[in-house]
Amino acid sequence: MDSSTEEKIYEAARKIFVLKGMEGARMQEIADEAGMNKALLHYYFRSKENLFKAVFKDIFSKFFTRVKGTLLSEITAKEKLGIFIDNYIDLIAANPYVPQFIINEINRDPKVLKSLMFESGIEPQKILGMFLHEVESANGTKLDPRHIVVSLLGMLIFPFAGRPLLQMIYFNDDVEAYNQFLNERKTIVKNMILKFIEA
Amino acid sequence: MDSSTEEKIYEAARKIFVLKGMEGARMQEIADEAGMNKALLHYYFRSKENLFKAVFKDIFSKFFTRVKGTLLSEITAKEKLGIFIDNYIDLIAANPYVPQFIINEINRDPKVLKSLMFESGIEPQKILGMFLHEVESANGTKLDPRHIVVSLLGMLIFPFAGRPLLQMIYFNDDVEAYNQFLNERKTIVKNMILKFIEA
DNA sequence: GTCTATATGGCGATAGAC
DNA sequence: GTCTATCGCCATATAGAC
Repeated sequence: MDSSTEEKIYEAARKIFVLKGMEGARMQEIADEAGMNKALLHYYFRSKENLFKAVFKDIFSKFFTRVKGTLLSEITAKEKLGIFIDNYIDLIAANPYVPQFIINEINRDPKVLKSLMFESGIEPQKILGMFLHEVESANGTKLDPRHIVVSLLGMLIFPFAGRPLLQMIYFNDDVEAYNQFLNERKTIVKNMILKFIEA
Repeated sequence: MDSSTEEKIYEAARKIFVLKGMEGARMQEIADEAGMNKALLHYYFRSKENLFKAVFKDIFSKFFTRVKGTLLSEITAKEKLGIFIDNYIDLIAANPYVPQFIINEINRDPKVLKSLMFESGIEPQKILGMFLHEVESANGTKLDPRHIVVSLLGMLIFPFAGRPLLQMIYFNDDVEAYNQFLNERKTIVKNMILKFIEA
């Protein structure tokens, strides 16, 4: 609470932008959330676009680095996959709207992606490198590990992104029941991935 | 092309709304797409909100009914699961932005969900009914089939929703390679689900 | 640095001629 | 039914007092 004005703006902007996206967010709403006048937002950040980019870049690189870091070191070691799943599902649970926010913005304005990757110190080529070693599947055929990663992320993110619909039709809008469902997924997803890789 | 003015508006609105969402879409842009003046949009549909709801209700019920119909009759028969996956991945491929569009709107305004479910003739209770029969998992413990459905949808939708990012970091922005990757997923997802249910 | 007041532009919506 | 012109509002952005 004794943080600087700029930090207050940043935190408020992060909250509003993640909830409503670039289009849906209002500068007035961010100013209210930060407890100040909206003129100040323009004093510290020149424009809405600027403020948004500052926030987005930060969120993107934080989440992305976490995925990259864990996967880079652990994806080949099957026994460590479970640790990643536990960590990442907790990370999403603590920031439930972030993955969808990122997905929306990379679709809304894909041009920012390349610069963002670069500025974040993330090098696509190095990440691609971890897929040079292919995974042996059950019947002996080669298995593209990218399918594993995409399946994994899809299984983790979708229950959060589709929550309003899923919670309503499958859980009669019982919030607690859905939370328990989310917690169960750690084990479920773990088993699904491992069973597919191992057997 | 010889369709009525109202149909032209509807088709243009569908295209723009799906691409940009309710907030991002502009009435002017829809009018341009339909090849007419924006005053006509208000003549046929009273407001942007009206036009959007007409489009959204239609898209939602179409996609949802397709999921419901197929799952209701086929999820218990494991050997038919593959048919569903093939059909649904083709459906998404033909409408790649629709799932994310639906997810965005149910999160933006969850209130419309209940009325939409009702007006579409979809009854949540009946859908819940198909989960009364639980699935036996490998080690003999009971397995909540809702996890299967959520995993399945997540694995199918995520590669489309996250395409800009995934295509860039994993495929060096090679569009054709990514299309092939999407096609491979039919088999991959099929195997993942079946292996998890059967074994 | 922080505020109030205002400029500026864009968008949804409407009026009214044809 | 379809168009042009315009209203009224709201959001971003700025000017200027303190």
